Amino acid sequence: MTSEVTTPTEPGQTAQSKSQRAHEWIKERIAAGDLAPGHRLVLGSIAAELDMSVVPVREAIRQLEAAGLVTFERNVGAHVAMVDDAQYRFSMQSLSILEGAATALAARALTTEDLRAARDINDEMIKQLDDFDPRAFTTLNQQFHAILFARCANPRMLELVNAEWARLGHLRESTFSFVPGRAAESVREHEEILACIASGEPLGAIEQIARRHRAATLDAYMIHEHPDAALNMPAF
Amino acid sequence: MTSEVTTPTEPGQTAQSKSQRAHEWIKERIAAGDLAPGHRLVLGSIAAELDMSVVPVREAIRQLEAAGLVTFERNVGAHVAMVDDAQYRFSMQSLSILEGAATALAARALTTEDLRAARDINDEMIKQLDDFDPRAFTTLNQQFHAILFARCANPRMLELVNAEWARLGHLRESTFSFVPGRAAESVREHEEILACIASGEPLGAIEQIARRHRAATLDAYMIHEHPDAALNMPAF
DNA sequence: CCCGGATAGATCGTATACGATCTTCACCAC
DNA sequence: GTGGTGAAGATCGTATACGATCTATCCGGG
Repeated sequence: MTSEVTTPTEPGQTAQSKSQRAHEWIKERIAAGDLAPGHRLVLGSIAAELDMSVVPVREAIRQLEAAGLVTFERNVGAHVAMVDDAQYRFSMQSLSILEGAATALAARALTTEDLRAARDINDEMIKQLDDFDPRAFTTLNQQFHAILFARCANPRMLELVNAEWARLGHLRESTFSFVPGRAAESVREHEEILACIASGEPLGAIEQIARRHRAATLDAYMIHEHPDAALNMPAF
Repeated sequence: MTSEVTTPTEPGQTAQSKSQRAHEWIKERIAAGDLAPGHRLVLGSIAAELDMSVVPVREAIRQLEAAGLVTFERNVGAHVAMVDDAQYRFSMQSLSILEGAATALAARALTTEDLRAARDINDEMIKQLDDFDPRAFTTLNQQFHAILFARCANPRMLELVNAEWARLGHLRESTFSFVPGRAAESVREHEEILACIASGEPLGAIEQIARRHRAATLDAYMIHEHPDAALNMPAF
């Protein structure tokens, strides 16, 4: 009792459990691309690496399984979720719908400062077009859309969007890095979206433009990867 | 080896782990309403009830937490997730968007038989309007929409819809049971949706009608529960 | 009467242990 | 060479044990 301070490091930040630490560690590793899709996750190894027993690691993996980031088979083990082209397509289409709606639901709440910040980021993206680095470009792209979403009137929609992006993991950048020319198109569409929001277009129109922006990225990717395959997705 | 058959009960159905059993048990109990929102989930008690130790129960609860059905606080315990009015509103709006899109993405693949089956269910709902039982009505409503979704070209969208409904748990029926007159309106809108699909309207039109169908339910609920509060949700 | 502090009980968090299951690979019959 | 068989090793699944933390209750001081 004497002079116990327990060094709370940060007031209001209770020490997180080991299972939480494992959860975040694995999640970050997947997002960073250190753990490629299909990579096997051995409980014991992860436990050893994080200096804990397997029980918290199991919990973490169960959570990640529920979120769709890893697959888990009884008596076989866990693997980083594979995202094949079909799943990628479906996730991206879902995202186009969710992001379109989220953008519309945020449009009326965006301030002049928000719009300028978004425009600044887009300008930076334009500058980088010549010396193209997929990773840096993708980061800016995330920031751009993050600003547009931030004031979304529906926080649950944001959660859904973020969860879906987490599922796609390190594939974030593939859409830009694999499809030449798409980046230039993308920043043009960004300008269009900003103009639409600034001029107070109807929410339905904003939703459509934002949706098509993401859908176009998906189309470009699909056409680039599978020039022969028909896009079995209804024009939407 | 002799004559070991291991009685595989069902070929292709491997014995499920205890954690899976716990997961399903809790999930069903929540969906059935046996475990009300806010109800405390004591690991030891559940473990005793299911005749297992706490470890699998913890895993199950972590999964349910990731799915949003349960909240979990370190050193405090788990509770069935509370869905306050704000969250309910946000989830329902998200659902209106997801379901609208899912309906449109399924429209072109629906067969004549599908449409007739949906119509039959809706007719049954109309019959039940006089002798209204929220639970039975809700079941039929689920079946109706399940048929419309079943052929959705995007399975991921269906997963998102189902996950969101699971989050709302036993509140499924509140939308009908609490808002007098909404049921009658709802079945009329069902007929509209069917007509739209049958006559080959553009997907965008189908999406809008399906979205408004769900959004109208939400509005009715909000107006009924909070006649004074402004609906802070953009008309969409 | 109200309030701060101590104590007991309940519950959570994780390590360890051990049986169950799967995977691998060497080996042998054909 | 091919395919089946068996054993060894790796890994998973869960029970048990015990320390850590929270909650509720009781008590003495103000």
